[in-house]
Amino acid sequence: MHVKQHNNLLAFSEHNHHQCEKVLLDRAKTLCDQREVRLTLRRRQVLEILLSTHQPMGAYDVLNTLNKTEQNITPPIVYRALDFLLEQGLAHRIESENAFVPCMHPGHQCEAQFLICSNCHCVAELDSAISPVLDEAQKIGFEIRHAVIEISGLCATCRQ
Amino acid sequence: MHVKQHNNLLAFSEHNHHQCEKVLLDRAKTLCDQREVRLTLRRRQVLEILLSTHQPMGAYDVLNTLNKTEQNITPPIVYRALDFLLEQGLAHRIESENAFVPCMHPGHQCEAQFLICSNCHCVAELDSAISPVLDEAQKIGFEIRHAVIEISGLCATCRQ
DNA sequence: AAATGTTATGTAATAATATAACAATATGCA
DNA sequence: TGCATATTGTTATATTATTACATAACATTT
Repeated sequence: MHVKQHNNLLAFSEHNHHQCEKVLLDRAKTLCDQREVRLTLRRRQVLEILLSTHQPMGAYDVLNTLNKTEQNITPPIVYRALDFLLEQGLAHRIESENAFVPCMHPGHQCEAQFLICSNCHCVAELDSAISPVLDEAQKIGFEIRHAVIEISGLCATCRQ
Repeated sequence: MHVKQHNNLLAFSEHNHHQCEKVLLDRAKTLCDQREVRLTLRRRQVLEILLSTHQPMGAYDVLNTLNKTEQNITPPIVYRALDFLLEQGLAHRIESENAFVPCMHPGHQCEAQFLICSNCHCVAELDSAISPVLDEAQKIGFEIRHAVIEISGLCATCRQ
């Protein structure tokens, strides 16, 4: 399995998840080193929690999970770690769920789009981007800063 | 001005807003009659408040506005009216803002996409739909139920 | 190592958004 | 009218997120 080459649909496929987590955590470390930002204990813990599943987690899910091994984890601690991960492109916020997923290809520039299965609640991250909507925007002189593209429905497995 | 023909970019254009509101409120009445659902006082009041601007309004913005003329309007009252409007396609929820806008072409089937100006906070509703993301979804057997497409940036006016 | 500035975390309180549960009222219709 | 259903009113609370300020960790200079 070549996790680095295309992990777009990983969430909907059988895969070695332990390796999936490991590769992305290592990649996060490398990127933070390169950028001279610190992947501190708390930030790494939150990233690890996000990486543990392909289902989006709410901030309070993360908080409760973290509180199983740590003490007195409060909302600001979690939200600050999440903000860091979002800034560094190591995680994404799923607006339509008020929840967070780890980025499946950190370091890539283009913005992500998400396919969200309503049944298994897994989220696949695409990076193909570019749609007629964006063309339309350009045509009318709208300068795009950020695109939220979240498609929900049923993944191939759950349709069966 | 032909509100009915293309009000996609109305939000970013000078227009007779009084007429814009009136046309859409009348259209809502007609649609509700056709569908044999009731556009009650509360529902109409909430729709009117949404129609008063092209900026998305939070539920509590609506609540505070409504409480200026009414008494004891509470969150459930507002959320229920909003739910009704969403169900009937008379309003949309902007997920990335936890806020609501009136639908600019109610009765049309296809899902909307939004251009949100970060400066003037106006929202334009496109209905052109269909993007490579949707194609991609289909290709991998993902059955689309709902698409959240919210593009934020600067509208032509605010870029200047 | 001490002093300093900066970054990150801890802590308490609260704001903002949304829903649950049940009571009362209004509406449509037999 | 009386019944069933839909809608609204009311109270309480759940969920998500932020503010404000205190403390601690880290990095650099001395």
